[in-house]
Amino acid sequence: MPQLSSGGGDDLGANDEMIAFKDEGEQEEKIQENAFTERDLADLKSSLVNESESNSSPAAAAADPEAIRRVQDPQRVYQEKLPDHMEDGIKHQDTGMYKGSAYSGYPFLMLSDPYLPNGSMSPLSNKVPVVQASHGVHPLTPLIPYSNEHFSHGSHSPHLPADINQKQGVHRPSQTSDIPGFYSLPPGGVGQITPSMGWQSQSVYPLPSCGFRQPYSSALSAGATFSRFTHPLMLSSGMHTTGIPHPAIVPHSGKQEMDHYDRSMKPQPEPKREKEAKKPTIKKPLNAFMLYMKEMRAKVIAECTLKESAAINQILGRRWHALSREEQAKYYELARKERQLHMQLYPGWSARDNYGKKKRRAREKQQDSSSAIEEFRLVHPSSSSSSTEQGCYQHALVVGFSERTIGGKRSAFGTYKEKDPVPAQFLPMEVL
DNA sequence: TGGCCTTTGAAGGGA
DNA sequence: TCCCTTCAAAGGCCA
Repeated sequence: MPQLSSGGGDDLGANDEMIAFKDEGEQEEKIQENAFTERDLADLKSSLVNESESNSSPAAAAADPEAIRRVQDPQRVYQEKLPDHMEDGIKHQDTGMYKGSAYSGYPFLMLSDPYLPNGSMSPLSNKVPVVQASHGVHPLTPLIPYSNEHFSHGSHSPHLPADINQKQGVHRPSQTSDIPGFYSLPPGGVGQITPSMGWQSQSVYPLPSCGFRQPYSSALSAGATFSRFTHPLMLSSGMHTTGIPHPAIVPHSGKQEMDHYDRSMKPQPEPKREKEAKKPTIKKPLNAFMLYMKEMRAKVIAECTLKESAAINQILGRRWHALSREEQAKYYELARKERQLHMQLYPGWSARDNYGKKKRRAREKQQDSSSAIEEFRLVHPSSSSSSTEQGCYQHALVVGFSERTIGGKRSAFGTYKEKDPVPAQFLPMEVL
């Protein structure tokens, strides 16, 4: 996958070059079948970015006064219905560093899809209402393609049998009445929220098609400076500064290491237990593939009667490569929006904040990897250092690990057991 | 109970 | 700039 912007930009696609099971000839077939070249995809992504910039202009907004009205109405209703304590919270944000709600990022991102010229809606955004107020869904939902039709684009997905998309009974856990966010909401998240405060709440989020919009706050532009999570509200039980919970904020579950939050939180004289309960974790925004997995996992489970995520992810990984570039671009676009939204909601957040919990495990694996290479060296004494690693690489390929798994983060060749390949019947036709 | 497995992509840091 | 590491989701499995 070619890189689009070297300027640390907001590129749509992945940075890495696609490694797509060349041993199976899949990639070659894809290249032949696809009219899109790598360059085409890069152009497509670039155009998406450019269109984003151009369509977020006031001129584009002026072109659709009706859209503006739709924007303002729900916002007004929202403010009218806002509970007093919520208003206080928001008023509080109007001063100082929290000038403007961090949620103003939503309106910016939820304008009718800015990635098509003339304010027209992209196939994606056309399929994905900005906010499905009538269903009371998460404000992030516009970015969440949980409904099949969001991506069916008028036709079946090429990676699924035709009947799959038509099945109504396919289990779609993320699309139920539960929070349909990209981020898993903890049990205490929405559940502890009064009905008017939940993501699903229509009263608090009277968000018709245009969604929860407010004028984009320049205070949230890239130049805005925020300290890290200095607002206690933002750190409380998945609540944002507005008091509105965000699925990216996950209370301490015991799995998460939250020490890094303590350093940025002002000391609060409150009981220790209560304090611990309020420790949140802000998760990373999901990338394109993660979004795709969320969308397709239930289908694969239903289709293949598999439950083990590792196997499912293997299938999804192959199907991901089998997707057309246009279809992948949809997910890249969603992921890009997701990252934008995340950046606006948590300006000071860094992925590094969540680092640490696997460090020790990684060190152990590295040791295993070193010993595995040494073991290979013993078996192949003539191997030089580089060829030794190459030999391990090839050996691991034979054993059954994918290139990425071997060449990437898990290189403990010698410690892996042979695994069963994904059954052929579970693979998409494109792969077969 | 917690970590592993498995996938791709994004981000951060070191060389 | 390149390379490596870590995390994001998911749920069965295993120690």
